[in-house]
This record gives sequence, structure tokens and C-alpha cells, in this order.
Amino acid sequence: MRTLRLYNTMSRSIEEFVPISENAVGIYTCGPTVYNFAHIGNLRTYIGEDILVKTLIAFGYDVKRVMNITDVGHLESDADDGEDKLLLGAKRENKSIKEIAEFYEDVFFDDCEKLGMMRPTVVRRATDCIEQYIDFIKVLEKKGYTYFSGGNVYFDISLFPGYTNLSRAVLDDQIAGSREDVERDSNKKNPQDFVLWFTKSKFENQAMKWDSPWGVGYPGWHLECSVIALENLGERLDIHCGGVDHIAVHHTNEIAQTESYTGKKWVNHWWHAEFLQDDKGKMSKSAGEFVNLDLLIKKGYDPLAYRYYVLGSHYRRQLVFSFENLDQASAAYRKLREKTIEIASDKTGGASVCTAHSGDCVLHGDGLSCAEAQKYLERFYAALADDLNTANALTELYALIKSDIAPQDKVSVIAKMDEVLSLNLLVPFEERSVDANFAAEIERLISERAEAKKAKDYARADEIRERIIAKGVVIKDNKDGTVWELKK
RNA sequence: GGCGGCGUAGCCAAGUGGUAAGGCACAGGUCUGCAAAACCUUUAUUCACCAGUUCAAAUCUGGUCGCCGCCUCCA
Repeated sequence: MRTLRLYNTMSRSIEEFVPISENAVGIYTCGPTVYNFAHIGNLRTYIGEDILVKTLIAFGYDVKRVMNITDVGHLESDADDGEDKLLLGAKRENKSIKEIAEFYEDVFFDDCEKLGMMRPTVVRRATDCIEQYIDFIKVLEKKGYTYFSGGNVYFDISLFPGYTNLSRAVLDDQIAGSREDVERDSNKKNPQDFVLWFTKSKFENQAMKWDSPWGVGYPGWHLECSVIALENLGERLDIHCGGVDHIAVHHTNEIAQTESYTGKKWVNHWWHAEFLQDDKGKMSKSAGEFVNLDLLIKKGYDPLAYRYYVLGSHYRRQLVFSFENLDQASAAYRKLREKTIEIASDKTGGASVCTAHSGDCVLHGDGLSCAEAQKYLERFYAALADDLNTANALTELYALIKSDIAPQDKVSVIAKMDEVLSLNLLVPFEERSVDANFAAEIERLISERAEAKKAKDYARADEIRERIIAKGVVIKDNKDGTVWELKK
């Protein structure tokens, strides 16, 4: 079992990760709100979480990851007074809320799959757990943490010591400097108190409502994560993941209500991913225009090129997205994968054992015959063990590729690395189907060009080459002749 | 107003006390009739700026400037 060193937002420092029980790891990750496409910034966070999970698996842990799907109750717009996002989505597209939620949930997991992500062990929809929320609130009510005001059930944060432990916020200063356009809820005892159950809200067109001991209404949105985590992972949690935006409010409130409920410490490790920026600042859905995976695909990008782009930097650093940067990453990814595929198909270097390091090269761990190759894998894992430093992990991959290790050992190591990277490094690029007539035409032009070259009629040869290139074909003159393929 | 992060070559980016990884792009070379592709080589006396600590600083301390996030639904 290898040891992972991981940044913990609670302590603001890198800590050695120690699971609560032996080698089983429970991870909770805040899932998407399914009212629209996930933009690529959302997806960045999930790619980071995917690396976390796969690193733990590679290190020998048994990981159970739980994710919620928010299909109710989030407000639209910056001003906290808009409509339910799902309702808005439904109106926009003339669909029922259920249809909208299911559609975008499917799209979300489809995106995740295209980006090489592993599906969480458990996925729960928020609306499937209403009974559990009500039971949860009842317990908090019984313990005296709640109050009823203006038709809503609130959690009283003044009764929970350490409310600001995660955010390290200074509450008095927040009040003094809070923005003027943020509407105050006069029902609250403390400005940070949050709603557990709504029967009345600023807008009356909340579409989904359920009966409860406090009246017909709907749950506060922090509940789902606490309840779903408790239900599936027990009262103590190894790692809780999410975006940095959740530190100050959502996760802070989750801690307050969950620990009040259980009476014990809940999460050992808080993991937060930084935001993807564009040149104007944070990418956001509410701003209207946003880049989603579908758009990238339509523009001809390989989703895995985006994954490579994300892996090139650290999950705790803001990353600025631009198409120029993505082009760069795309070129790098393509070159990398072409190289690894070539190594995998290398017949010429295919000695059955490594000949480069004969003294050391007996069978080692992971089925490798080369001790040198093993070292590259160890350094790769060491980079990941250092707070998931994927950029340095990629550097080890490049170092391995450039080394003099025999191809079959390189391939073994690349395969192990790709179990975490998930860049399809050993999967050949999909051949685009070529029309037989088109292929015959290209072949004919190539042989015509060969003849022209043979006759030293270079003007004609170059003219034919131009015609071939104009058809979107790339030709490569090798010593065995000319090969061609469609331009990628 | 409070809390937090960042500023390293043309671009992306690693590096948190020991003398600047890696990738992309560019340039030169090999190959080629010329190219393309591929391969090889080169590319930061310097880490926003100014002081300070130290034998030694991109890394620590103080200050200045600039950019970004959170405090409000959000990954």
C-alpha cells in the first residue's frame, strides 16, 4: 500500500492520507445540478476527482465513491430571487422538470465517460431521498438545533461551535461588508442560518413540492449531500470533494447539520478543486454563454485532449482556458498518443526481455522484466502521491518514452500509468471510414506522383502533391514508399 | 470591508532554501529533388518589483504593483 499525501482544506496543509478503516476509502462528491449542460469548468473538477479515485485504487485502496444528482431546488440568477433552475430549464425547452433532469443527467454521465472518467460507485438523485431529509430534520429539531420562522425551518448556526472552521470566515466582518444588493431574510436569527425545509420562499413558483410535518414545501439544498453521504457511507467520511466555491457556504453548512445530527466529527479530509477561468474570469453557467464538451467535440477536439489539458496543471490552481491553450494541449496530446501507440506496435525492438539493462533485468513487480522500467512507474506514483501532481506524473511518462527501455516493458508501464491518466495511450486512433472510390483516387494520384518523381518531373510531382493535400489527406514519404491518411 | 490564491522563457507549466523539470511553438541539423512527417540539437545568468534574513532565496520575512476567486445559485 502506497501512501498518498493530500491537501486538506480544513487544516490548510498537506497531510498523509490515512483511511478510517484499513484499506477501504469512502469518498463523497457533490454532483451536478442537472438543468443544463455541464460546462468544461464543472468537468475539470470531476476529472480531478477521477484522478483522486484512480490514484487511491492504484495505491491499493478499495474506494467507494458516492455522488448526488441535484434535480430540485436551486435558484436561478445571481440575485437569489429567481426561479428554480430546473423549472427555468423546463420552460426554456418545453419539457417537464423530470424530463429535463433525466436528459441532462444522461448528458452529464455521457460527458464523463468521454473524458475517461469512472462512474461513481453510487449515484443518488436528490428527489429520491425526501423521506430521509424529513427524518433528518426531525432529529435536528428534537436536538434543538432548529427554529421555525416565517413558514420555514432554519438551522441555528449559533448553536454549532466551530461553524467557521472550514471557511475561516470572520462573520462580523462579512456582515459589515456584505453586498447591498443581497436580499436579507428577516426570518433569520443569524445571517448565516440556512433553511432545512421551505414552505414559503421569495418566489411562489417552485414546481416540486412534498408534504412534510412543517407543511407542503421542499428541502433546503444542503440537506441532500449530508443525508446521501450518511446513508451510503456511514457517520464518518474519509474524503469529501467539491469545488472551492462550496467551502464557505455549502460544505460549511453540511458540516454544521451533519455533526449536529451525529454528534461526532464527520469528514477527515476536505478536497477542493480550483476553478477554470476564461480571460474574463470565472466560467459560469449563469453568465449565459459557456463552453461545454459538446461544443469542443463539434469544433473537432478530442475530449481526451481536454483531459490532457487539465492534467497538465494542478487541481488546486486556477487554470485559464482559451482555445489557443487547448490547441496547444491538443497537439501535445496527439503527439504523445501517437508515440505511445507506435511503441506498442514496435516490432523491431521486440526482444522478449530487456537488453538495455541486462544485469538488473529479471522479473519484478507488476510483471515487468526491467528494474529500470519499474523505477519510472515508482516515480510516476510518487508524483501522484505528492498531492496528485499530475503535471509531474506526465513528465515521468515522457521520461519513460525517451528512455532506452525495451518496448514491451515501456508498454507495461504505460498501461499502468494509463490506468490513472485514462488518456487511451495504447488505444489506436479511430480510423475514419474512407470511401473506397476516394481511396482508389488517392492511390492513383500517389502512383502518378511516384512516376513523375521517377521521371524527375518534379513540377508535376509537386502539383500532384498539392492536389492530394487539397483533398484533406496527409502523405508521408518513407523509405518503403508513400503512405497516406486523412488529416486529423 | 473580510477571507483566500496567483504573478517562472513566445505559450502552457513543475519546482517552496542549495544554484531553473517537462510539454507546445520557434530556430538549426539529419532525411528529402524540394517539402511534409519523423528523429537529433539549441532556446530563462534568471523566476512581477523593492528591501531584508542566510554561506546560499524563484523558494523564507516585510513592503509595492498587477491579476483572479470566495463572502450570493455555482465545480
